[in-house]
Amino acid sequence: MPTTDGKADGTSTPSRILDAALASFATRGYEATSLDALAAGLEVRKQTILYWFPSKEVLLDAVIDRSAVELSAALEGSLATAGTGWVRVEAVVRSVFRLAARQPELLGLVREMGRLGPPAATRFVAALEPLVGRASGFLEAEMDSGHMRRHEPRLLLLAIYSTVIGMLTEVELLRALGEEPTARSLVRRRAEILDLLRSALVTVP
Amino acid sequence: MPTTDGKADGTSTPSRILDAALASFATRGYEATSLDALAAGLEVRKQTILYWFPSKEVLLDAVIDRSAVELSAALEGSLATAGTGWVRVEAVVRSVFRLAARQPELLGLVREMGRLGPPAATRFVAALEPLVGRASGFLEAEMDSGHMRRHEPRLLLLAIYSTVIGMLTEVELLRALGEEPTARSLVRRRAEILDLLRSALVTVP
DNA sequence: AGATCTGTCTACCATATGGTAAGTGACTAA
DNA sequence: TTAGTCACTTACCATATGGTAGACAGATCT
Repeated sequence: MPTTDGKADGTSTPSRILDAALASFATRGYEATSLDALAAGLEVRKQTILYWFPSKEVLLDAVIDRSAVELSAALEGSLATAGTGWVRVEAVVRSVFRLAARQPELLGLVREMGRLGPPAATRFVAALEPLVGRASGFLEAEMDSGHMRRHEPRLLLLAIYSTVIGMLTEVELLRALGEEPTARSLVRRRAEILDLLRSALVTVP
Repeated sequence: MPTTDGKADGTSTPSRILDAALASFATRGYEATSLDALAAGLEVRKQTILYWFPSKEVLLDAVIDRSAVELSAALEGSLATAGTGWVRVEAVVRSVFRLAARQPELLGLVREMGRLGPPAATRFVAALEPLVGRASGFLEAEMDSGHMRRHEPRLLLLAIYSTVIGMLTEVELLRALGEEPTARSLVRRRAEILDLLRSALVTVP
């Protein structure tokens, strides 16, 4: 596989391929995405895709790697926020929602990862492991210091993760519940989830 | 499509096909499931499947319908439990976990539904609409009577749903967090989620 | 016994898919 | 000038997929 991205300004061919692949993997799913369809959308021949990414699986790996980096960057930033326990949790949740507004495909991919067994999911989770470790450690410390109710840190993390991802990606269900996927609705969902999490986590002295 | 199920004792061919299809749709996903593979697993020719279900899409619809009925039955039962607000919430959550232990594929299908856009997802949600309505109404009544913290009922429902489904179906993530999908782990996750929900929902007078 | 119906099978088929092989034109280095 | 590389293309190919057409054995009905 070629290693340089040419212009590297985000509009290079491999970069555009990654964008399109991410979008399609996140919505249609990996198996349901065909290289032909991808190529057609990019107005490029399928062989161009196979030139940059020698197989569909390699393409998936590339999408995963790039997405994991972006995701990590966005979350590590807000996880480093100063302040007491709850403020930091809130900051992280807010940044995930910001991400969902700007790059919904990224969250969609996260969702999709659960379905793709190893090795794809393993790769993804492994790339995010440091983040998970830090988050878990943070929660534990906050519980030790009495700022938060005591829970199993990693299960708590999973619960928070599931809730946030669900609120952001369950489009069908949302629609059935009368919530159109608008920006206004996103704000309401964020308020709701923060409210829920605060009641569940913060200790009232 | 033929309408009778032959022996109707659960081992009739169409019934076995539905079982296998449900299992595969729930784990591999709909698109990634081929009729050939399905047939091979059943030790039957593909044409037998197409005899009972004239197309793959019809098969999916049949799986959805049957699953929706089973799901509704299981949940309606526990939703009808007597008792104060929290006891009923707990009863429903417990019954979902019981379902997850006995028929994990059913929960997997629920998960998969989110990915399949309309018309499949629509059909599924529509079939479960009465259940959602009842649950939503129940939550609202409990909040009105002051047994529960006030929240947007439908968003609360979505949050609970997401958390429970996530805790039950995020196998990859669980494994990465060091939680093997054993029966013991299931019990721990149930305890954790009930604890979280109680803190979030129940008003402390 | 003969006709009909049921459930399953064998024999195909058109299309789509991921992937290989071999070009082609533009630009670059010697 | 020319040899070579780069980015991308056209031309194929083997396989898998959902689906059609029709045969065949056994049961049921008349």
